[in-house]
Amino acid sequence: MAKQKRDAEATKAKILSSAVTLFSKNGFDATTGDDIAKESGFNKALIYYYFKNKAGLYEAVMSGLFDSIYKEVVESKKCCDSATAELRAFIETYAAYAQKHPYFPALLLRELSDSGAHLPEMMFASMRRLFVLLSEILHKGEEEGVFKKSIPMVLHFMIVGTLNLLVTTQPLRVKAVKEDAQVDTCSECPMDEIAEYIFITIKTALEVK
Amino acid sequence: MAKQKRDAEATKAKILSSAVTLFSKNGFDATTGDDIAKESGFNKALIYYYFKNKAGLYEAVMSGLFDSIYKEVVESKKCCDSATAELRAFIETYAAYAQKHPYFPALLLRELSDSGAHLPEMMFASMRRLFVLLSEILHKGEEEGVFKKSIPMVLHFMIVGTLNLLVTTQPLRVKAVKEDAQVDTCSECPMDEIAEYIFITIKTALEVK
DNA sequence: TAAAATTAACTAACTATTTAGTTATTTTAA
DNA sequence: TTAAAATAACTAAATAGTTAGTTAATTTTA
Repeated sequence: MAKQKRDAEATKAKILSSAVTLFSKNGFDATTGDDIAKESGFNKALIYYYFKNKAGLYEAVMSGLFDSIYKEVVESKKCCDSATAELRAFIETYAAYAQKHPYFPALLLRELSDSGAHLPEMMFASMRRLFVLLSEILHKGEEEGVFKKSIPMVLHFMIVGTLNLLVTTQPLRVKAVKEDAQVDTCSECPMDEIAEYIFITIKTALEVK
Repeated sequence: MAKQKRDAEATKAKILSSAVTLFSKNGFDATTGDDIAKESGFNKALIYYYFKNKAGLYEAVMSGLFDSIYKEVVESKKCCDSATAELRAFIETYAAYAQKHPYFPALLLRELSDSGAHLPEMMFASMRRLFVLLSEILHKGEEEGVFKKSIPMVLHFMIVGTLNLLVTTQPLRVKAVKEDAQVDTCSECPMDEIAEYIFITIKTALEVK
């Protein structure tokens, strides 16, 4: 592929990735079209050329993120047979994704913080799909006779809520520990150990004794 | 106390309560000074007269909320002797507060979604105090020999993260169920039952067998 | 004790700035 | 040479914050 001076796809991708960076750092409102233009190195008008408007660009950003996390979770599920192993994979995959793309939890929390008022249909559907996935795992566990009856929605939020908060508060927790070493904010905990701990906690609670 | 035509304290309180309503419904950016003026029935300039600026008003709003939830949790703890009972009280009280003031989780999530970048010192301290409270309960449980060693930070987020998400997504979960009755989003679950379920889940995981 | 002076509470209207979105124009690759 | 890609410069609307002035309450003074 020859290096082109002009490459519409590359330009569009660059604007998109700049938007991901800025939206996640500052949110929708506090990110201006001029910011995105400057960050991407292209003219602001191209936002409107490639994406209808600012909201359209935002939606494209979110769609991309939701799509990729959903795909990763679906993919990870394939590797396992038992419900217990699937549950572990679900938690591990979400944790790994959240750590790799720390802006995702930030954007998700911001989106949810207005009760999904502006949540486009596509994002809403993506979130639901992820929950359905966990519900299926829990249901399978019940049929296998290894899991108790549970409230899937609560367990879902226990997993993603905890991981989202841990990722977004990482800088805060580091700060807290510096100010007062007494309080252990788990600021050094590796994400995979946290994921394992969450898994064990939920598994223990689910186990039929 | 005679009814006054002018009452600085009452005016300030009215502006503050209007700000709580609007900030929680629409967030910081989407709430304008004119909105607050209209809602409160007072002139916009009074925001600057009583609270330095818009950010100052926002900070006053958040400080009030954090203060009151902390007080309620501290109060609830007094009623119990065992660590297990204190843990239940912690979860129940937070849940009740979140349900009574559903804007609180929304504001908290929004605040955290920029990693506490704008989180004033006071809010930061309040959040930490709440966590210290839970840490103490868990530590007490260990000493009583009823709780295993745990990662308090993760359990803290399991509690508050789950409850915050359940409250903020309530409208979304109702919507999801209307669109597809197959998926059970716990949209009708009473908050006290959810709190109890979270308590049982964590207690089970903590129990020394 | 009642008018005058002073301060606190409050308002209407304005300004300065930001920013989403547009348009007219130029560049460049095919 | 033409259509797509890109830009510079613009407009219109929104809004945070200011200012100059008004009204109500409190204090002072004659």
